[in-house]
Amino acid sequence: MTVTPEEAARELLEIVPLIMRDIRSEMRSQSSPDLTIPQFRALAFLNRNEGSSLLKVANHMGLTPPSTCRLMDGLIARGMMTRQDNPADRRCVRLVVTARGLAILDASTRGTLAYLADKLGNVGDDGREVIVKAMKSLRSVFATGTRIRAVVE
Amino acid sequence: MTVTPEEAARELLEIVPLIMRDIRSEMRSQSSPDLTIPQFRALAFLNRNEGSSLLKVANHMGLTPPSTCRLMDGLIARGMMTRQDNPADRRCVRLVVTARGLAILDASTRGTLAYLADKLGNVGDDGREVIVKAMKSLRSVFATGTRIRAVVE
DNA sequence: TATTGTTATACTCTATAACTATA
DNA sequence: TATAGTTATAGAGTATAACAATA
Repeated sequence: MTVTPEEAARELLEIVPLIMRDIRSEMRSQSSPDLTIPQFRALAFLNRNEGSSLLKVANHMGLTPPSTCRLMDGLIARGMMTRQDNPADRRCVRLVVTARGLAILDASTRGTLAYLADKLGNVGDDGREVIVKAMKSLRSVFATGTRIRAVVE
Repeated sequence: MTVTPEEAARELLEIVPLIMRDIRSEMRSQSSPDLTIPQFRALAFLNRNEGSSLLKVANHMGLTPPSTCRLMDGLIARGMMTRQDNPADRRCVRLVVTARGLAILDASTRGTLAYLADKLGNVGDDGREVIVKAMKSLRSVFATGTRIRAVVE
């Protein structure tokens, strides 16, 4: 079976928003109403990269600095993150996840993964194998984040 | 290779938002700045289902009726859609895509698909085959839309 | 009374433009 | 002057609650 890029694109454009909607709706309701997807992604990144600057986060997420700043505002207002001084370069902030933020991130991760895993239990082992392979291909194509302002990280 | 539902879930939760961000950013910038993703999806649905009621659209999109109403407001304000009376049941509206809406939908579809197809040209035929297979599996799991208010369609 | 849709209100996400502080 | 971050402003997406019109 030969698949043209156009066919694959069509599938992607139809299915990916569906999955996204489902994940969002799960995160919003029920088990883990604490985080939106951007908040979740920011927390996860900062948990892996403690003390990153605002631009690093913006960079990683493909957002503009003001958008990222607002996102941080929200997380900080709800006690999941702090801004700390960076003595080495006082223009930069060090963004650090709080214990509370980590706990919420953990709970949300667990809840969402359990939800998805439950659904993926229905596609069979073959289906999951294909899905994982596809995600690896897609990562190679979509992982190169948009670079805003700073090209170097 | 055996893949647990948890592993597949983890991949999905990492990659799908990446793709989504990319699609969104493409739609916002460059070639097709005319539609957001929800607007695009609503137009596409109504193009396939002319004269659907608000609840049918809400249903399909997994949105609440007020959210959908707002979405329609935006499309109507920009001349891409009209609300028409439904003589059969005057509580219902008939949502109809205008010629202008159709033209914009077409252009946006073409632009976004071309963008995605270009990216998917880099994964090779095997990669695309796996991707299409994965999307078919995922559709079967995520296609069952959330039913809000109306369970029957 | 039940159904369809809308308005009121309130968040979050996101952007561009203009600004401040530091280098 | 260049870089990091913020504030100002604006529009879209989304929800819940309350309401109007029709069945």
